[in-house]
Amino acid sequence: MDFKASKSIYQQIAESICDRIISENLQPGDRIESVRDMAAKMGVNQNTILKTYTDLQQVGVIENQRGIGYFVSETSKQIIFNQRKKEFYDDILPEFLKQASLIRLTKEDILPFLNTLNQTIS
Amino acid sequence: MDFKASKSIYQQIAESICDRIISENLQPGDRIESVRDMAAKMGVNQNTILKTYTDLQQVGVIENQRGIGYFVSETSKQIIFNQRKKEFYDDILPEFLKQASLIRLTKEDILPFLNTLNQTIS
Amino acid sequence: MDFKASKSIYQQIAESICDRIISENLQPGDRIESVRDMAAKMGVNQNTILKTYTDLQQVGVIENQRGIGYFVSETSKQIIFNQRKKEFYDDILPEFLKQASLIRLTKEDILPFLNTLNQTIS
Amino acid sequence: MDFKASKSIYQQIAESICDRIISENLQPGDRIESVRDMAAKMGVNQNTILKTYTDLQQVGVIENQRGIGYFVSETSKQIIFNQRKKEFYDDILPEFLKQASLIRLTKEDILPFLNTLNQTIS
DNA sequence: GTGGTCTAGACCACC
DNA sequence: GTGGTCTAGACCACA
Repeated sequence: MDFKASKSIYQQIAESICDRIISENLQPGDRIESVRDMAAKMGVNQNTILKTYTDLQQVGVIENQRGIGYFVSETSKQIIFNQRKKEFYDDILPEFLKQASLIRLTKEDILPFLNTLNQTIS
Repeated sequence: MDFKASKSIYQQIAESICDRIISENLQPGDRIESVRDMAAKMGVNQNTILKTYTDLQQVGVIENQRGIGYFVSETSKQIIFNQRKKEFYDDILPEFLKQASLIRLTKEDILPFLNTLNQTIS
Repeated sequence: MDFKASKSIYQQIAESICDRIISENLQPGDRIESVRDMAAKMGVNQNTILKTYTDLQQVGVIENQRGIGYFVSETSKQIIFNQRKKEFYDDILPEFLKQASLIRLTKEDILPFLNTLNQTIS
Repeated sequence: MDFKASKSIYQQIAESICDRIISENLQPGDRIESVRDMAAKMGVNQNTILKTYTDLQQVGVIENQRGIGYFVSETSKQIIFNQRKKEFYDDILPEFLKQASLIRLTKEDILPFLNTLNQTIS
């Protein structure tokens, strides 16, 4: 994982964790890497990871068991789903349509790209 | 215009100016609002507008005639078009597809939204 | 302000800010000290203050205007009031009664202490 | 027993044991659960219970007979009583009054709650 | 071992 | 000037 400039590191890591949960590579109840381990794995400072984890905890995606570690919450998938859906319909889709329109794209221009969506997810 | 947290103010203003140019509400040769006027209109600091204008000037979208003001350049439309296209295919479209896929949307879910694209633009 | 061991510094500072708001020494719309100034004033690190401020922002007590500073939100008083009330009736009062009961205190033992409550607040 | 975030687990368990002693459900001379049993009963690590017991032993509330177990000391009730009284007048009562004052409660608001104190304790 | 707090200091984008 | 990110490292309480 290499960090592009656009988003802060701790946000990118949070997003990648959410991606793992929503794509079911990480299940509710699973323990996630300890702060130290994740920091080493990602090559960043422990504080950066801690920021990621406390942020995710605050929205209810992960939970902390004192002295043991962070665990994926039971409600995590639903929380992420709702948040992503809202973001998609409120921000991403409108922006997508606006930009497509401004560069004069038609429905037919876009259609081919949508075919990737109907593939079954491994 | 109210400013979202995601993008910086000067960028949002720059984008809105580009939008006006690309949708032909602002023509090459037109003079744009003075720094002072724009700042008042937007309710922001003049330095912020100055940053917007110098950025737009640097990419060749507007030109400065000293003591007179800023003017939309002849090449502005083409410049914006190219930049927007690149941005669309490099960033917006891939992100759009990724997010749509993660929330399990299918081609059929998206299709209805694309109909707005084929309407003639006012 | 000297920091006792029981609560973390950033929480104590957050609490003191909330106290100032709820006792109306700090009004909605007021700008609070900059991160640097508050850090200097309190004799702590800037990061500690930043933690305080972002926490308060997250619950909606203060708001951030980019590049300018943090401001007391319009809803701050109500938010703090609700939170304090909940805390009082859910935690403080029951604990108070439980402990008073365990050390065999009667209504008459407590009564005198309550007289301080009916004084007008300056 | 479920553990709130505010206090550490070993402290909460210690407190619950003291509660049992002070309310005379546990008498001087009684043997308390073994570390192993208590850990199982509470669903926590044995080290946590050990910490609880050694702490209680240090203040003289329980005593250890090597190879046999932990026993409630003769002086336990008095020790707990004194400590609780100090805590009540130094911490709980002042905090109680401060918070009650900040949310604008009057003597009359509090009075009804005090009636529970004069009931004979079972 | 676990998370959490705090410091000191650097560096950044933004207003 | 403002906030915000990140690092390196120390130290702590807790399980």
